[in-house]
Amino acid sequence: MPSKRSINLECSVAKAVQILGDYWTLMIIRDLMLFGGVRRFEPLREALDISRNILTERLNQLVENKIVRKVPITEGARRMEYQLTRKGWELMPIILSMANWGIKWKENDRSPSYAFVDKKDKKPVLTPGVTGADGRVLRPIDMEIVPLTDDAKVYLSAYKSAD
Amino acid sequence: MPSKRSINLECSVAKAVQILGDYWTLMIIRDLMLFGGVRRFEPLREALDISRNILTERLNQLVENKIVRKVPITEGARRMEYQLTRKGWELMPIILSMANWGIKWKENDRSPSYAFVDKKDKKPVLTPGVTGADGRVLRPIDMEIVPLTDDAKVYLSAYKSAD
DNA sequence: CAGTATCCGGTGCGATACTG
DNA sequence: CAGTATCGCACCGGATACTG
Repeated sequence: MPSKRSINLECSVAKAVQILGDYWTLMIIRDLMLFGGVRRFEPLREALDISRNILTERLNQLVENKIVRKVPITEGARRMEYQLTRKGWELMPIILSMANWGIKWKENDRSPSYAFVDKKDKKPVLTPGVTGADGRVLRPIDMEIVPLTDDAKVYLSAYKSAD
Repeated sequence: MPSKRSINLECSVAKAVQILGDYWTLMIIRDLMLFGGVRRFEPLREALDISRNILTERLNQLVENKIVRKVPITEGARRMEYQLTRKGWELMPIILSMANWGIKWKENDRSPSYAFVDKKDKKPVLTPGVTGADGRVLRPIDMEIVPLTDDAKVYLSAYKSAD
C-alpha cells in the first residue's frame, strides 16, 4: 500500500482505486455479480482458488466498505451469505467496461472466453459510451477536470437512495 | 500475484483485472489521461509520490501491454514521454465509471474533490449507462454470462482499428 | 461448512546511491 | 532530468492446523 498522505486521495478516482485496485477484491466482486450468484464462503474459495485467510480479509474489507452485506441465508439461520449492496451493484458499469475492454483487446488467445449478454436477445451488452448531459458522445478531449461543486454533487446523486 | 493456473484467467474481466488490478497502474493511467497530460517521468513521480523503481516497472508493463507508448518529445529528441495508445484511451469508460462511483458513494469527506465535466457546458460527464443492442437500459438481472461466440467477437470489435 | 490462528517464504515497495 | 542498481524490511499471501 502506498502512503495515505498522498494528495491524490482527494481524487474520486483514487477513492475507488483504493478499494478496487486489488486483484482479489475485483475477482470476488465479479463472482458475486455473475453466475447467478456465488455467495457463500466455500464456493467462492473454490471458484477463485484463493486461500482462506485472504478471502476472509477481502470479504471483511468489502463489508466495511458497504459494498457487500453479510446475512443469514434464511431468517435466523446460522449459515451466512455475502450479498452485494446497492453500492456494490453500482460497480457493474466498471466491471462491464473491463470485460468488454478485455474482450476487445485480447490478442493471440484461443482460450474460451465469456461475455455479458442481454438475456432477451442474447446480444452482447454494450460498452458504456461516455456522454455529456446533452447526450453528446464525448471524446477525452471534450472533457476536463474541475473541482467538484455542490451543484455537480446534487446532479450526480440525484438518483441516490438508501443502501 | 495469484497463481496463473486459475481457470478465471479465461474470463475477460480477469484479463483486464490482471493489468488494472493494481493501485499504481491505475493511478498512472489516470494521470496520463487527466490534467492536460502529465507525460514525463519526473512529473509523474512527483505527482504520485511513487518511488523510481516502481514507476519504471509499471511504465514498462504498460508499454509491454500496448497501453502506453514511449516516444521522443520531439522528432529525434533524446527526452522521452509516455503517451496513451488508442487501447489506453479506451480505458476511459472504466476510469470515468470509477470517478463517478467514487463521488457518489464517498461519505464523511470534506476534502475537495474533482470531477470530469463536459468542456462545453461544464456539466458532469455521465456515468455510462449499461444498455443492450436495442438501446434498453439493462439491470444486472437482465444480463447473463455466456461463452463468447465468434459472432459476438465480430460485433464487439466492429469499430476496432489499428493501434 | 465457515471461518480463525499461526507460521513462514517470497516479494513489493520505499530509500538511497549512482549514471549519462 | 530520466532512469538503473542495490539494499532491506514489512507484509502479502499460500499452506496447514484447529474450532464450532
